[in-house]
Amino acid sequence: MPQLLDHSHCSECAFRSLLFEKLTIDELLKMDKNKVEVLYSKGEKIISQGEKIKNFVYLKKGLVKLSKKTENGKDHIISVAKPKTFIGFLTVFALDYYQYTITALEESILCFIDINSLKATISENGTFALDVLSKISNVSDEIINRRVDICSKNLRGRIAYLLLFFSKKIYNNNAFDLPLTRKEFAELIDMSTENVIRILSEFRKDGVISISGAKIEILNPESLSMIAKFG
Amino acid sequence: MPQLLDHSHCSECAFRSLLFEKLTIDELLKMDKNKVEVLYSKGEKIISQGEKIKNFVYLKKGLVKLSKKTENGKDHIISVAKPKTFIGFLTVFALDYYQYTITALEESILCFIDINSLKATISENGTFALDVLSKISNVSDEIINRRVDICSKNLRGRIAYLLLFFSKKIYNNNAFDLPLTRKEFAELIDMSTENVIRILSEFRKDGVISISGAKIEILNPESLSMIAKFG
DNA sequence: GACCAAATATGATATATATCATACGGAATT
DNA sequence: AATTCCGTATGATATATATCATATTTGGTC
Repeated sequence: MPQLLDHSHCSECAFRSLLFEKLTIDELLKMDKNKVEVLYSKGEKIISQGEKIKNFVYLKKGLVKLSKKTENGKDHIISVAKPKTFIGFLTVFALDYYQYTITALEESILCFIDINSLKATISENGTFALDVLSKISNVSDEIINRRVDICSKNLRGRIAYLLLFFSKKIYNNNAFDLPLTRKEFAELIDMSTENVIRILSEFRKDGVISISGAKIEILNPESLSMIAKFG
Repeated sequence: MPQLLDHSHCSECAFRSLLFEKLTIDELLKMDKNKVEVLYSKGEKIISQGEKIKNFVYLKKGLVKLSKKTENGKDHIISVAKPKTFIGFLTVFALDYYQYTITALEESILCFIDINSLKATISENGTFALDVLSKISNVSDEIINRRVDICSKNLRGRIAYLLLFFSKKIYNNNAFDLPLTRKEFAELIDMSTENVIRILSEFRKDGVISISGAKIEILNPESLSMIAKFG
């Protein structure tokens, strides 16, 4: 079950600089009153597709996935996000209902900020507004670019690309625990689960990576980069 | 060659309500001083990938495509946009250089607004800032959703989906001139040119559409919708 | 520890898609 | 009018990918 955490103060938040550095102390205090912080354990659903948007959601700690059901009923993972990547920006300023489901991939702390109070602050503080604009642009651009990249590659290229994504963008390490099952991995890059498993095995046999369960280590990043680029 | 048009006034612009309805007359006058309007004919390049961002670009009339080169050197079309869809929003608030190339698919009129003066207006007018935020969210969301949709379909489904997109979202008509060559069509949905041609022919033989050159008419929208949904 | 369900793994086969080859028509150029 | 180039078109073939079948392992639960 999600756990409501003790009330902490925005002005003392270690993550303040990520989003709220342009706010005054008064504005931060107002923000304080309209937010709650919640702890989710691995696998718990944070937000459901179709739910009414009441909050701007901010990932403070952990890792989440953003997914949606396609027209033909299949699950599709749009993106994986760690703190600082502001996945909560998507949709909330445009629509009234969430288009995506957000699920915790690791133990995560989420900060729920009342959307109306955030909007009020945006309209009162121009510098903050520009800051939010630039961040929302960034998030969207990255997601779009990643999707275009993935679509233009063959299966081996997609797997290599995604392994490098986790290594470089999420964990900053050649060794990491893959936070997704092979099935989820497949849903993220539009391929069959069997082929994800098969190609990971190939990479292992070729000595490019080592695998034991969820533990993955990239042994030959250069080779993996080449595969990601040219298939 | 692109043609500079006579200077028109934002306050009298028929498109004012699309983006600038929240601005005061004074703000509109200021905007006037920092914009130019340019006419491009079909096929002309409007903005090149890598160019320094100086303006916010606004499509007043016509149709454009947004494309980029992928890592392995292939061209890829991200999106096609008509007036009101604000393609210029992408990137400009996040980065200093355009990530995409914008090209006119039909004769088009573009409005170039100095990006710094637009930013100044955003930071001074909170209601306008929220309006811009909501619109930029919308553009990004639609592009992301369309890409996810396309990726999850087989080739027949993709072609059907894209034909319906042009019919419903761009031309509001079952009959239209396809503004893309078959090759560009392929670049938009990640498939080979030959298969685009082949599948269009199949649809024609099945009586779902009629084709003569660029002229396309959707004869059986229901059937095409089914193909788009289930392949 | 026994049991079950789910995840991982691998091979065989069917299917979807890309590639190669070739041809035809139209538009621009000479 | 002949030539070239490009877009469209279609068939034959090769390749990539999905699907189906079947083990094996893993993690959770009683």
